[in-house]
Amino acid sequence: MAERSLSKPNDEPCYCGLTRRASRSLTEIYERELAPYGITQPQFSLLRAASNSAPMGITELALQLNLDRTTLGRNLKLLEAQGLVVFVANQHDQRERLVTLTRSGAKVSKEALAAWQAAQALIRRNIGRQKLVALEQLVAEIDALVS
Amino acid sequence: MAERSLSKPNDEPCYCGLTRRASRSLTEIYERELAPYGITQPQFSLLRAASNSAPMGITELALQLNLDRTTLGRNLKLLEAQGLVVFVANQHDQRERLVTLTRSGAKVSKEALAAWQAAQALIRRNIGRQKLVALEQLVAEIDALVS
DNA sequence: CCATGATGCGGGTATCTACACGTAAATGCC
DNA sequence: GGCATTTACGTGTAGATACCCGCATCATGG
Repeated sequence: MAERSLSKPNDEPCYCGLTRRASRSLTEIYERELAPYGITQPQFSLLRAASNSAPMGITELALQLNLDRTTLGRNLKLLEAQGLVVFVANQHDQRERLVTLTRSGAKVSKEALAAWQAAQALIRRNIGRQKLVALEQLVAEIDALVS
Repeated sequence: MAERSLSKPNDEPCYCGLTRRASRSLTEIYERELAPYGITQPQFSLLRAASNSAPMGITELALQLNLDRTTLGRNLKLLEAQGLVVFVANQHDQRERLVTLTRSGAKVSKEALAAWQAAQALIRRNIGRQKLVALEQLVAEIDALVS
């Protein structure tokens, strides 16, 4: 009964390594499409998140994206340098800076949407909706483990 | 029939964003366990890969891990600085440097294995084997799209 | 009103990742 | 054998990510 563990000690796949690997592959696919718009996949995700809700503080947005606050801050700074987002002061709290899309940011986000949809369609076509729904649920369960 | 797309234009989840998010969460979980051994999850993956096969060149190992060659080179350099791996010249090809675990590298890899297994068990316990097998297959299909 | 703690944020540092470019060695073709 | 091509690798640059530490502002108890 110990034979199995003796002959194949560590062939169990690392779930973390698998997922990191998948994220690298998917990022490559998505960024091939997004390249013409001069933004990366994480940047597109940020623009999308910012455009789909009322202006939010960095900490709040980071919580929603399950991203480190300082990471998000630095990523947003790059978008600010490109003129795609601006930080608006919160009148009721001097500490908070509300992330807001500029007109240019909204434009890029809107245009790049087609590229993103192309990548989404490619994945759906090759993987299938059913597995992708399962992926969505799986990620939710994984996220729940760290919250 | 256009109503659905009008009322919910873009609520489709980004498969790339989902996967990147999952990789962040999982990395956090694994690195909590690995921290006492002074290595990160990617570093542990590298040690594991290097110890599970004959010495390999950087390009070959990068191909196997689906990692950019230069990325792998830099990651290995950090392990070299920690004395966990060394580069051995290939007698038949002066260009190639064969990645080899040091005694210390093998020791750390072996000791950290328990930490990794704890993380693996945590995930298995909370997610379930069936979904993890599905994940494994899904990642293989995604990888196939970029090869 | 003021001291204390909580909150929002930035900077320093470090690792992971990839692309563009350049160099040296091996290979192959004539 | 000699030269073009391919192969293996490094460096420069840049973005994504997270931890630690410090600062300014807000909220609260006395």
